[in-house]
Amino acid sequence: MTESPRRAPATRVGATPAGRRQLRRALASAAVDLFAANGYEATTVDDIAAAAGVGRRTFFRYFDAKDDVLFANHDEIVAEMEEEFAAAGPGRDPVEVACAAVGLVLDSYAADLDVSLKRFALTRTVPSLRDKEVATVDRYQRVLARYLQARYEEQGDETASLRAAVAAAAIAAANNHVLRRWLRAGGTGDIKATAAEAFALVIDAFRTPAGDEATVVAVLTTATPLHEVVARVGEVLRG
Amino acid sequence: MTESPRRAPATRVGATPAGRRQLRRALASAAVDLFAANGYEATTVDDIAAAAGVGRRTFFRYFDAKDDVLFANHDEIVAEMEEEFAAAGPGRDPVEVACAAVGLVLDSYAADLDVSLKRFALTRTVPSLRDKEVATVDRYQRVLARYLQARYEEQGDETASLRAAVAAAAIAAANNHVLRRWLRAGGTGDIKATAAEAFALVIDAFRTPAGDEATVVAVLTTATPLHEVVARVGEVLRG
DNA sequence: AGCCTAACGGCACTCAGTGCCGCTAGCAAG
DNA sequence: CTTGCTAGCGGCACTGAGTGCCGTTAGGCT
Repeated sequence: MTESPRRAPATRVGATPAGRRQLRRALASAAVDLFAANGYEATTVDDIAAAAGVGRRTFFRYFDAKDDVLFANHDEIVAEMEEEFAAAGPGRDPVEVACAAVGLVLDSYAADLDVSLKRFALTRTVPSLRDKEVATVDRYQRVLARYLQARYEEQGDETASLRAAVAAAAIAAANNHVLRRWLRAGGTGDIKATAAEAFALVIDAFRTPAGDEATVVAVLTTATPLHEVVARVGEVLRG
Repeated sequence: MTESPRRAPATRVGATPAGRRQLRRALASAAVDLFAANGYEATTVDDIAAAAGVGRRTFFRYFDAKDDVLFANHDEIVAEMEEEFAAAGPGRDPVEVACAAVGLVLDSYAADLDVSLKRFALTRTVPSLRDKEVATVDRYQRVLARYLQARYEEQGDETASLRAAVAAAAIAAANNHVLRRWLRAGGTGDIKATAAEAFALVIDAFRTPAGDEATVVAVLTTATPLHEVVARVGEVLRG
Protein backbone atom coordinates (compact mmCIF):
# COMPACT_ATOMS: atom_id res chain seq x y z
CA MET A 1 0.00 0.00 0.00
CA THR A 2 3.01 2.24 0.31
CA GLU A 3 4.37 1.69 -3.19
CA SER A 4 2.95 3.95 -5.87
CA PRO A 5 -0.06 2.42 -7.57
CA ARG A 6 0.49 4.17 -10.90
CA ARG A 7 2.36 2.83 -13.93
CA ALA A 8 4.61 0.57 -11.93
CA PRO A 9 6.09 -2.04 -14.29
CA ALA A 10 6.17 -0.98 -17.94
CA THR A 11 8.50 -3.89 -18.64
CA ARG A 12 8.04 -7.65 -18.38
CA VAL A 13 8.17 -8.69 -14.77
CA GLY A 14 6.83 -12.21 -14.55
CA ALA A 15 9.77 -13.85 -16.23
CA THR A 16 11.36 -14.72 -12.90
CA PRO A 17 9.47 -16.23 -9.92
CA ALA A 18 10.51 -13.29 -7.76
CA GLY A 19 9.08 -10.92 -10.34
CA ARG A 20 5.85 -12.86 -10.44
CA ARG A 21 5.40 -12.54 -6.70
CA GLN A 22 6.22 -8.86 -6.91
CA LEU A 23 3.54 -8.22 -9.52
CA ARG A 24 1.06 -10.33 -7.59
CA ARG A 25 1.61 -8.17 -4.55
CA ALA A 26 1.38 -5.00 -6.62
CA LEU A 27 -1.93 -6.12 -8.09
CA ALA A 28 -3.29 -7.11 -4.69
CA SER A 29 -2.16 -3.85 -3.16
CA ALA A 30 -3.66 -1.76 -5.93
CA ALA A 31 -6.90 -3.71 -5.69
CA VAL A 32 -7.27 -3.24 -1.95
CA ASP A 33 -6.66 0.48 -2.25
CA LEU A 34 -9.17 0.87 -5.06
CA PHE A 35 -11.78 -1.25 -3.27
CA ALA A 36 -11.37 0.80 -0.11
CA ALA A 37 -11.54 4.07 -2.01
CA ASN A 38 -14.33 3.44 -4.52
CA GLY A 39 -16.06 0.29 -3.32
CA TYR A 40 -15.79 -3.27 -4.53
CA GLU A 41 -18.44 -3.37 -7.23
CA ALA A 42 -17.56 0.08 -8.53
CA THR A 43 -13.99 -1.07 -9.12
CA THR A 44 -13.50 -3.00 -12.35
CA VAL A 45 -10.68 -5.39 -13.12
CA ASP A 46 -9.60 -2.91 -15.76
CA ASP A 47 -9.10 -0.31 -13.01
CA ILE A 48 -6.96 -2.67 -10.96
CA ALA A 49 -4.84 -3.72 -13.89
CA ALA A 50 -4.36 -0.13 -15.01
CA ALA A 51 -3.35 0.92 -11.49
CA ALA A 52 -0.71 -1.80 -11.49
CA GLY A 53 0.40 -0.80 -14.95
CA VAL A 54 -0.57 -4.01 -16.70
CA GLY A 55 -3.31 -5.12 -19.03
CA ARG A 56 -6.60 -6.58 -17.93
CA ARG A 57 -5.69 -9.95 -19.43
CA THR A 58 -2.58 -10.11 -17.29
CA PHE A 59 -4.63 -9.69 -14.12
CA PHE A 60 -6.41 -12.94 -14.85
CA ARG A 61 -3.08 -14.68 -15.34
CA TYR A 62 -2.28 -13.86 -11.71
CA PHE A 63 -5.72 -14.33 -10.16
CA ASP A 64 -8.52 -16.64 -11.19
CA ALA A 65 -11.20 -14.17 -10.21
CA LYS A 66 -11.67 -10.61 -9.10
CA ASP A 67 -12.39 -11.57 -5.51
CA ASP A 68 -9.32 -13.81 -5.28
CA VAL A 69 -7.16 -10.72 -5.22
CA LEU A 70 -8.38 -9.94 -1.72
CA PHE A 71 -7.10 -13.26 -0.37
CA ALA A 72 -3.86 -13.33 -2.29
CA ASN A 73 -1.67 -14.66 0.51
CA HIS A 74 -4.01 -17.49 1.43
CA ASP A 75 -2.04 -20.16 -0.40
CA GLU A 76 1.16 -19.18 1.38
CA ILE A 77 -0.54 -19.46 4.76
CA VAL A 78 -1.83 -22.92 3.99
CA ALA A 79 1.67 -23.94 2.91
CA GLU A 80 3.08 -22.62 6.21
CA MET A 81 0.48 -24.59 8.11
CA GLU A 82 1.48 -27.79 6.36
CA GLU A 83 5.10 -27.12 7.31
CA GLU A 84 4.03 -26.58 10.91
CA PHE A 85 2.32 -29.96 10.88
CA ALA A 86 5.33 -31.67 9.38
CA ALA A 87 7.62 -30.07 11.96
CA ALA A 88 5.42 -30.94 14.93
CA GLY A 89 6.64 -34.00 16.78
CA PRO A 90 4.24 -36.81 17.69
CA GLY A 91 4.40 -36.00 21.39
CA ARG A 92 2.20 -32.90 21.43
CA ASP A 93 -1.55 -32.81 21.69
CA PRO A 94 -2.95 -32.74 18.12
CA VAL A 95 -5.45 -30.04 18.93
CA GLU A 96 -2.69 -27.92 20.39
CA VAL A 97 -0.62 -28.32 17.24
CA ALA A 98 -3.63 -27.39 15.13
CA CYS A 99 -4.20 -24.29 17.23
CA ALA A 100 -0.59 -23.28 16.79
CA ALA A 101 -0.87 -23.78 13.04
CA VAL A 102 -4.02 -21.71 12.74
CA GLY A 103 -2.26 -19.03 14.74
CA LEU A 104 -0.22 -18.42 11.61
CA VAL A 105 -3.33 -16.87 10.14
CA LEU A 106 -3.39 -14.37 12.97
CA ASP A 107 0.28 -13.62 12.35
CA SER A 108 -0.31 -12.92 8.69
CA TYR A 109 -3.21 -10.62 9.53
CA ALA A 110 -1.16 -8.79 12.12
CA ALA A 111 1.77 -8.50 9.73
CA ASP A 112 -0.20 -6.22 7.42
CA LEU A 113 -2.72 -4.46 9.60
CA ASP A 114 -3.64 -1.80 7.05
CA VAL A 115 -4.69 -4.34 4.45
CA SER A 116 -6.37 -6.50 7.07
CA LEU A 117 -8.56 -3.64 8.25
CA LYS A 118 -9.56 -2.67 4.73
CA ARG A 119 -10.36 -6.27 3.87
CA PHE A 120 -12.37 -6.59 7.07
CA ALA A 121 -14.41 -3.54 6.19
CA LEU A 122 -15.07 -5.03 2.76
CA THR A 123 -16.04 -8.49 3.96
CA ARG A 124 -18.45 -6.94 6.41
CA THR A 125 -20.08 -4.82 3.73
CA VAL A 126 -20.11 -6.85 0.54
CA PRO A 127 -22.04 -10.14 0.80
CA SER A 128 -20.16 -11.87 -1.98
CA LEU A 129 -16.86 -11.08 -0.30
CA ARG A 130 -18.14 -12.38 2.99
CA ASP A 131 -19.01 -15.64 1.28
CA LYS A 132 -15.60 -15.74 -0.31
CA GLU A 133 -13.96 -15.32 3.06
CA VAL A 134 -16.06 -18.08 4.53
CA ALA A 135 -14.97 -20.35 1.70
CA THR A 136 -11.37 -19.37 2.35
CA VAL A 137 -11.67 -20.20 6.03
CA ASP A 138 -13.25 -23.50 5.09
CA ARG A 139 -10.15 -24.37 3.10
CA TYR A 140 -7.77 -24.28 5.97
CA GLN A 141 -10.36 -25.77 8.23
CA ARG A 142 -10.13 -28.75 5.89
CA VAL A 143 -6.35 -28.76 6.21
CA LEU A 144 -6.72 -28.82 9.98
CA ALA A 145 -9.25 -31.62 9.77
CA ARG A 146 -6.98 -33.75 7.60
CA TYR A 147 -4.14 -33.40 10.05
CA LEU A 148 -6.29 -34.13 13.06
CA GLN A 149 -7.89 -37.13 11.42
CA ALA A 150 -4.49 -38.63 10.70
CA ARG A 151 -3.40 -38.12 14.28
CA TYR A 152 -6.63 -39.51 15.73
CA GLU A 153 -6.38 -42.56 13.52
CA GLU A 154 -2.87 -43.15 14.81
CA GLN A 155 -4.41 -43.22 18.26
CA GLY A 156 -6.87 -45.85 17.11
CA ASP A 157 -9.87 -43.57 17.45
CA GLU A 158 -12.93 -45.15 15.86
CA THR A 159 -14.59 -41.83 15.21
CA ALA A 160 -11.41 -40.09 14.02
CA SER A 161 -13.03 -38.53 10.98
CA LEU A 162 -15.92 -37.05 12.93
CA ARG A 163 -13.83 -35.86 15.85
CA ALA A 164 -11.35 -34.28 13.47
CA ALA A 165 -14.02 -32.40 11.55
CA VAL A 166 -15.67 -31.13 14.72
CA ALA A 167 -12.42 -30.12 16.39
CA ALA A 168 -11.20 -28.37 13.23
CA ALA A 169 -14.44 -26.43 13.02
CA ALA A 170 -14.17 -25.44 16.67
CA ILE A 171 -10.58 -24.27 16.24
CA ALA A 172 -11.41 -22.27 13.14
CA ALA A 173 -14.40 -20.71 14.88
CA ALA A 174 -12.33 -19.72 17.89
CA ASN A 175 -9.69 -18.28 15.62
CA ASN A 176 -12.20 -16.28 13.63
CA HIS A 177 -13.91 -15.03 16.73
CA VAL A 178 -10.68 -13.67 18.13
CA LEU A 179 -9.67 -12.28 14.76
CA ARG A 180 -12.94 -10.43 14.18
CA ARG A 181 -12.97 -9.02 17.67
CA TRP A 182 -9.43 -7.77 17.20
CA LEU A 183 -10.18 -6.24 13.81
CA ARG A 184 -13.33 -4.58 15.10
CA ALA A 185 -11.16 -2.92 17.75
CA GLY A 186 -8.93 -1.61 14.98
CA GLY A 187 -6.13 -4.08 15.58
CA THR A 188 -5.32 -2.96 19.11
CA GLY A 189 -4.47 -5.35 21.91
CA ASP A 190 -2.61 -8.63 22.06
CA ILE A 191 -4.24 -11.06 19.66
CA LYS A 192 -1.96 -13.93 20.42
CA ALA A 193 -2.85 -13.73 24.11
CA THR A 194 -6.60 -13.64 23.60
CA ALA A 195 -6.22 -16.35 20.99
CA ALA A 196 -4.42 -18.52 23.53
CA GLU A 197 -7.34 -18.07 25.94
CA ALA A 198 -9.85 -18.98 23.24
CA PHE A 199 -7.83 -22.00 22.15
CA ALA A 200 -7.62 -23.16 25.76
CA LEU A 201 -11.38 -23.49 25.76
CA VAL A 202 -11.27 -25.64 22.64
CA ILE A 203 -8.31 -27.71 23.81
CA ASP A 204 -10.06 -28.46 27.07
CA ALA A 205 -13.18 -29.52 25.25
CA PHE A 206 -11.38 -31.84 22.84
CA ARG A 207 -8.47 -33.10 24.86
CA THR A 208 -7.63 -36.70 24.06
CA PRO A 209 -5.76 -39.28 26.10
CA ALA A 210 -2.23 -39.51 24.70
CA GLY A 211 0.52 -41.94 25.61
CA ASP A 212 1.53 -42.59 29.19
CA GLU A 213 0.46 -39.32 30.80
CA ALA A 214 -3.22 -40.11 30.44
CA THR A 215 -5.91 -37.48 30.80
CA VAL A 216 -9.47 -38.15 31.82
CA VAL A 217 -12.54 -36.00 31.33
CA ALA A 218 -15.20 -36.85 33.89
CA VAL A 219 -18.79 -35.68 33.56
CA LEU A 220 -20.54 -35.75 36.92
CA THR A 221 -23.72 -34.46 38.50
CA THR A 222 -24.62 -33.63 42.06
CA ALA A 223 -26.65 -36.83 42.13
CA THR A 224 -23.42 -38.83 42.16
CA PRO A 225 -22.14 -39.45 45.72
CA LEU A 226 -18.54 -38.41 46.22
CA HIS A 227 -17.24 -41.88 47.07
CA GLU A 228 -18.53 -43.15 43.78
CA VAL A 229 -16.82 -40.26 42.03
CA VAL A 230 -13.53 -41.30 43.53
CA ALA A 231 -14.09 -44.90 42.54
CA ARG A 232 -14.97 -44.00 38.98
CA VAL A 233 -12.10 -41.61 38.51
CA GLY A 234 -9.63 -44.04 39.97
CA GLU A 235 -10.97 -46.76 37.70
CA VAL A 236 -10.48 -44.68 34.59
CA LEU A 237 -7.07 -43.39 35.62
CA ARG A 238 -5.79 -46.92 36.20
CA GLY A 239 -7.62 -48.64 33.30
CA MET B 1 -38.63 -33.41 -10.58
CA THR B 2 -41.57 -35.48 -11.66
CA GLU B 3 -43.56 -32.67 -13.30
CA SER B 4 -42.81 -32.11 -16.98
CA PRO B 5 -40.02 -29.61 -17.48
CA ARG B 6 -41.33 -28.36 -20.84
CA ARG B 7 -43.58 -25.38 -21.40
CA ALA B 8 -45.19 -25.62 -18.03
CA PRO B 9 -46.94 -22.28 -17.27
CA ALA B 10 -47.89 -20.35 -20.38
CA THR B 11 -50.07 -18.12 -18.22
CA ARG B 12 -49.22 -15.79 -15.37
CA VAL B 13 -48.52 -17.79 -12.25
CA GLY B 14 -46.88 -15.49 -9.76
CA ALA B 15 -49.97 -13.43 -9.05
CA THR B 16 -50.75 -15.50 -5.95
CA PRO B 17 -48.21 -16.49 -3.25
CA ALA B 18 -49.01 -20.15 -3.84
CA GLY B 19 -48.34 -19.68 -7.52
CA ARG B 20 -45.04 -17.99 -6.76
CA ARG B 21 -43.88 -20.91 -4.68
CA GLN B 22 -44.99 -23.30 -7.39
CA LEU B 23 -42.93 -21.53 -10.04
CA ARG B 24 -39.96 -21.31 -7.69
CA ARG B 25 -40.07 -25.04 -7.24
CA ALA B 26 -40.51 -25.62 -10.96
CA LEU B 27 -37.45 -23.48 -11.69
CA ALA B 28 -35.39 -25.20 -9.03
CA SER B 29 -36.46 -28.60 -10.23
CA ALA B 30 -35.70 -27.82 -13.86
CA ALA B 31 -32.33 -26.39 -12.88
CA VAL B 32 -31.27 -29.44 -10.88
CA ASP B 33 -32.22 -31.75 -13.72
CA LEU B 34 -30.35 -29.70 -16.30
CA PHE B 35 -27.28 -29.35 -14.08
CA ALA B 36 -27.23 -33.09 -13.48
CA ALA B 37 -27.71 -33.86 -17.16
CA ASN B 38 -25.42 -31.32 -18.84
CA GLY B 39 -23.25 -29.95 -16.08
CA TYR B 40 -23.45 -26.70 -14.18
CA GLU B 41 -21.38 -24.38 -16.34
CA ALA B 42 -22.78 -25.80 -19.56
CA THR B 43 -26.29 -24.94 -18.41
CA THR B 44 -27.24 -21.31 -18.97
CA VAL B 45 -29.94 -19.43 -17.15
CA ASP B 46 -31.73 -19.23 -20.47
CA ASP B 47 -31.88 -23.02 -20.54
CA ILE B 48 -33.36 -23.19 -17.05
CA ALA B 49 -35.95 -20.52 -17.75
CA ALA B 50 -36.90 -22.12 -21.05
CA ALA B 51 -37.29 -25.53 -19.38
CA ALA B 52 -39.64 -23.95 -16.84
CA GLY B 53 -41.50 -22.16 -19.64
CA VAL B 54 -40.66 -18.64 -18.54
CA GLY B 55 -38.34 -15.91 -19.73
CA ARG B 56 -34.79 -15.44 -18.60
CA ARG B 57 -35.70 -12.19 -16.88
CA THR B 58 -38.30 -13.96 -14.80
CA PHE B 59 -35.72 -16.38 -13.45
CA PHE B 60 -33.87 -13.50 -11.86
CA ARG B 61 -37.09 -12.31 -10.25
CA TYR B 62 -37.22 -15.60 -8.35
CA PHE B 63 -33.53 -16.11 -7.66
CA ASP B 64 -30.80 -13.56 -7.15
CA ALA B 65 -28.19 -15.67 -8.85
CA LYS B 66 -27.78 -18.82 -10.87
CA ASP B 67 -26.30 -20.77 -7.99
CA ASP B 68 -29.07 -19.73 -5.59
CA VAL B 69 -31.42 -22.04 -7.43
CA LEU B 70 -29.60 -25.05 -5.99
CA PHE B 71 -30.29 -23.96 -2.41
CA ALA B 72 -33.84 -22.78 -2.96
CA ASN B 73 -35.27 -24.16 0.26
CA HIS B 74 -32.58 -22.76 2.49
CA ASP B 75 -34.63 -19.82 3.70
CA GLU B 76 -37.48 -22.06 4.76
CA ILE B 77 -35.12 -24.22 6.79
CA VAL B 78 -33.71 -21.23 8.59
CA ALA B 79 -37.24 -20.06 9.37
CA GLU B 80 -38.08 -23.51 10.79
CA MET B 81 -34.99 -23.37 12.93
CA GLU B 82 -36.02 -20.04 14.39
CA GLU B 83 -39.43 -21.52 15.23
CA GLU B 84 -37.71 -24.44 16.93
CA PHE B 85 -35.76 -22.02 19.07
CA ALA B 86 -38.84 -20.04 19.97
CA ALA B 87 -40.71 -23.21 20.91
CA ALA B 88 -37.90 -24.64 23.03
CA GLY B 89 -38.43 -24.08 26.74
CA PRO B 90 -35.68 -22.65 28.91
CA GLY B 91 -35.18 -25.95 30.70
CA ARG B 92 -33.30 -27.84 28.00
CA ASP B 93 -29.59 -27.76 27.35
CA PRO B 94 -28.94 -25.04 24.74
CA VAL B 95 -26.57 -27.22 22.76
CA GLU B 96 -29.16 -29.97 22.68
CA VAL B 97 -31.77 -27.55 21.36
CA ALA B 98 -29.34 -26.33 18.72
CA CYS B 99 -28.62 -29.90 17.66
CA ALA B 100 -32.32 -30.57 17.34
CA ALA B 101 -32.75 -27.45 15.25
CA VAL B 102 -29.94 -28.31 12.90
CA GLY B 103 -31.48 -31.74 12.55
CA LEU B 104 -34.15 -30.01 10.47
CA VAL B 105 -31.54 -29.67 7.77
CA LEU B 106 -31.15 -33.43 7.72
CA ASP B 107 -34.90 -33.80 7.49
CA SER B 108 -35.13 -31.51 4.50
CA TYR B 109 -32.33 -33.39 2.75
CA ALA B 110 -33.98 -36.71 3.46
CA ALA B 111 -37.33 -35.41 2.29
CA ASP B 112 -36.07 -35.02 -1.28
CA LEU B 113 -33.33 -37.60 -1.66
CA ASP B 114 -33.17 -37.39 -5.45
CA VAL B 115 -32.43 -33.67 -5.45
CA SER B 116 -30.08 -34.01 -2.50
CA LEU B 117 -27.96 -36.61 -4.28
CA LYS B 118 -27.76 -34.54 -7.46
CA ARG B 119 -26.84 -31.44 -5.50
CA PHE B 120 -24.23 -33.40 -3.59
CA ALA B 121 -22.66 -34.60 -6.83
CA LEU B 122 -22.57 -31.01 -8.05
CA THR B 123 -21.11 -29.50 -4.90
CA ARG B 124 -18.39 -32.13 -4.94
CA THR B 125 -17.51 -31.41 -8.55
CA VAL B 126 -17.95 -27.69 -9.11
CA PRO B 127 -15.73 -25.51 -6.89
CA SER B 128 -17.97 -22.47 -7.02
CA LEU B 129 -20.93 -24.55 -5.87
CA ARG B 130 -18.90 -26.01 -3.05
CA ASP B 131 -18.12 -22.47 -1.92
CA LYS B 132 -21.76 -21.56 -2.19
CA GLU B 133 -22.73 -24.50 -0.02
CA VAL B 134 -20.13 -23.54 2.56
CA ALA B 135 -21.56 -20.03 2.63
CA THR B 136 -25.04 -21.51 3.04
CA VAL B 137 -23.94 -23.63 5.96
CA ASP B 138 -22.28 -20.61 7.49
CA ARG B 139 -25.62 -18.84 7.46
CA TYR B 140 -27.38 -21.24 9.72
CA GLN B 141 -24.27 -21.67 11.75
CA ARG B 142 -24.70 -17.98 12.49
CA VAL B 143 -28.31 -18.56 13.48
CA LEU B 144 -27.20 -21.28 15.87
CA ALA B 145 -24.52 -19.04 17.31
CA ARG B 146 -26.98 -16.21 17.93
CA TYR B 147 -29.32 -18.52 19.83
CA LEU B 148 -26.54 -20.08 21.87
CA GLN B 149 -25.05 -16.72 22.71
CA ALA B 150 -28.38 -15.47 24.04
CA ARG B 151 -28.76 -18.58 26.19
CA TYR B 152 -25.22 -18.43 27.49
CA GLU B 153 -25.62 -14.78 28.36
CA GLU B 154 -28.76 -15.65 30.34
CA GLN B 155 -26.56 -18.01 32.30
CA GLY B 156 -24.14 -15.20 33.02
CA ASP B 157 -21.36 -16.69 30.96
CA GLU B 158 -18.54 -14.18 30.51
CA THR B 159 -17.34 -15.79 27.30
CA ALA B 160 -20.82 -16.34 25.88
CA SER B 161 -19.98 -14.99 22.46
CA LEU B 162 -16.90 -17.16 22.03
CA ARG B 163 -18.47 -20.30 23.44
CA ALA B 164 -21.51 -19.82 21.23
CA ALA B 165 -19.45 -19.40 18.08
CA VAL B 166 -17.32 -22.44 18.85
CA ALA B 167 -20.26 -24.64 19.81
CA ALA B 168 -22.22 -23.59 16.74
CA ALA B 169 -19.28 -24.43 14.51
CA ALA B 170 -18.91 -27.81 16.17
CA ILE B 171 -22.58 -28.60 15.75
CA ALA B 172 -22.57 -27.55 12.10
CA ALA B 173 -19.45 -29.61 11.47
CA ALA B 174 -20.96 -32.69 13.09
CA ASN B 175 -24.12 -32.21 11.08
CA ASN B 176 -22.24 -31.83 7.81
CA HIS B 177 -20.07 -34.81 8.55
CA VAL B 178 -23.06 -37.04 9.07
CA LEU B 179 -24.83 -35.56 6.09
CA ARG B 180 -21.93 -36.06 3.68
CA ARG B 181 -21.33 -39.59 4.88
CA TRP B 182 -24.97 -40.39 4.34
CA LEU B 183 -25.05 -38.84 0.89
CA ARG B 184 -21.86 -40.59 -0.13
CA ALA B 185 -23.58 -43.83 0.76
CA GLY B 186 -26.43 -42.89 -1.55
CA GLY B 187 -28.83 -41.94 1.21
CA THR B 188 -29.03 -45.37 2.81
CA GLY B 189 -29.09 -45.93 6.56
CA ASP B 190 -30.61 -44.05 9.45
CA ILE B 191 -29.25 -40.50 9.38
CA LYS B 192 -31.08 -39.37 12.46
CA ALA B 193 -29.51 -42.14 14.51
CA THR B 194 -25.95 -41.50 13.37
CA ALA B 195 -26.59 -37.80 13.78
CA ALA B 196 -27.67 -38.39 17.36
CA GLU B 197 -24.39 -40.20 18.01
CA ALA B 198 -22.39 -37.39 16.47
CA PHE B 199 -24.32 -34.75 18.39
CA ALA B 200 -23.70 -36.65 21.61
CA LEU B 201 -19.99 -36.10 21.12
CA VAL B 202 -20.54 -32.37 20.74
CA ILE B 203 -23.03 -32.12 23.59
CA ASP B 204 -20.63 -33.86 25.94
CA ALA B 205 -17.85 -31.51 24.91
CA PHE B 206 -19.89 -28.37 25.44
CA ARG B 207 -22.23 -29.27 28.25
CA THR B 208 -22.92 -26.32 30.53
CA PRO B 209 -24.14 -26.17 34.11
CA ALA B 210 -27.85 -25.32 34.07
CA GLY B 211 -30.13 -24.45 36.97
CA ASP B 212 -30.23 -26.50 40.18
CA GLU B 213 -29.01 -29.82 38.83
CA ALA B 214 -25.50 -28.54 38.27
CA THR B 215 -23.02 -30.39 36.10
CA VAL B 216 -19.27 -30.12 36.40
CA VAL B 217 -16.65 -31.03 33.84
CA ALA B 218 -13.35 -31.79 35.52
CA VAL B 219 -10.12 -32.11 33.57
CA LEU B 220 -7.57 -34.10 35.49
CA THR B 221 -4.21 -35.75 34.91
CA THR B 222 -2.51 -38.63 36.63
CA ALA B 223 -0.22 -36.12 38.27
CA THR B 224 -3.09 -34.99 40.51
CA PRO B 225 -3.34 -37.03 43.73
CA LEU B 226 -6.77 -38.53 44.30
CA HIS B 227 -7.43 -36.73 47.60
CA GLU B 228 -6.93 -33.40 45.83
CA VAL B 229 -9.31 -34.53 43.09
CA VAL B 230 -11.98 -35.18 45.70
CA ALA B 231 -11.39 -31.80 47.32
CA ARG B 232 -11.55 -29.95 44.02
CA VAL B 233 -14.67 -31.72 42.80
CA GLY B 234 -16.43 -31.20 46.09
CA GLU B 235 -15.52 -27.54 46.00
CA VAL B 236 -17.00 -27.03 42.56
CA LEU B 237 -20.13 -29.05 43.27
CA ARG B 238 -20.88 -26.99 46.38
CA GLY B 239 -19.69 -23.61 45.09
C1' DA C 1 24.58 -11.57 -31.99
C1' DG C 2 20.74 -14.46 -32.76
C1' DC C 3 17.33 -17.83 -31.43
C1' DC C 4 13.45 -19.26 -28.59
C1' DT C 5 10.54 -19.44 -24.94
C1' DA C 6 6.93 -17.37 -22.58
C1' DA C 7 4.97 -13.20 -20.61
C1' DC C 8 2.12 -9.70 -22.14
C1' DG C 9 -1.61 -7.01 -24.42
C1' DG C 10 -5.43 -6.79 -27.15
C1' DC C 11 -9.40 -8.52 -29.43
C1' DA C 12 -13.55 -10.90 -29.53
C1' DC C 13 -16.82 -13.77 -27.47
C1' DT C 14 -20.04 -15.94 -23.86
C1' DC C 15 -22.80 -15.41 -20.15
C1' DA C 16 -24.33 -13.64 -15.47
C1' DG C 17 -26.76 -9.98 -13.70
C1' DT C 18 -29.48 -5.40 -14.01
C1' DG C 19 -32.29 -1.36 -15.45
C1' DC C 20 -35.93 -0.08 -18.29
C1' DC C 21 -40.12 -0.34 -20.68
C1' DG C 22 -44.00 -1.92 -23.06
C1' DC C 23 -47.45 -5.61 -22.78
C1' DT C 24 -51.17 -7.97 -20.86
C1' DA C 25 -53.52 -11.16 -17.62
C1' DG C 26 -56.36 -10.75 -13.96
C1' DC C 27 -58.89 -8.28 -10.57
C1' DA C 28 -62.10 -4.53 -9.04
C1' DA C 29 -65.48 -1.15 -9.65
C1' DG C 30 -69.15 0.88 -12.36
C1' DC D 1 -70.01 -6.26 -20.29
C1' DT D 2 -66.83 -2.51 -20.05
C1' DT D 3 -63.28 0.30 -18.14
C1' DG D 4 -59.31 1.11 -15.43
C1' DC D 5 -55.62 -0.25 -12.54
C1' DT D 6 -52.07 -3.18 -10.83
C1' DA D 7 -48.40 -6.20 -11.10
C1' DG D 8 -46.19 -10.15 -13.16
C1' DC D 9 -43.85 -11.01 -17.28
C1' DG D 10 -40.85 -10.85 -21.55
C1' DG D 11 -37.67 -8.55 -24.22
C1' DC D 12 -34.06 -5.40 -25.13
C1' DA D 13 -29.88 -3.36 -24.22
C1' DC D 14 -26.01 -2.64 -21.38
C1' DT D 15 -22.05 -3.54 -18.04
C1' DG D 16 -18.60 -6.36 -16.44
C1' DA D 17 -16.42 -10.94 -15.27
C1' DG D 18 -14.00 -14.54 -17.24
C1' DT D 19 -11.84 -17.10 -21.40
C1' DG D 20 -9.69 -18.50 -25.87
C1' DC D 21 -6.72 -16.99 -29.31
C1' DC D 22 -2.96 -14.81 -31.42
C1' DG D 23 0.53 -11.48 -32.68
C1' DT D 24 4.24 -9.11 -30.40
C1' DT D 25 8.34 -8.68 -27.95
C1' DA D 26 11.23 -8.76 -23.78
C1' DG D 27 14.74 -11.28 -21.91
C1' DG D 28 17.39 -15.47 -20.98
C1' DC D 29 20.49 -18.83 -23.18
C1' DT D 30 23.89 -20.54 -26.41
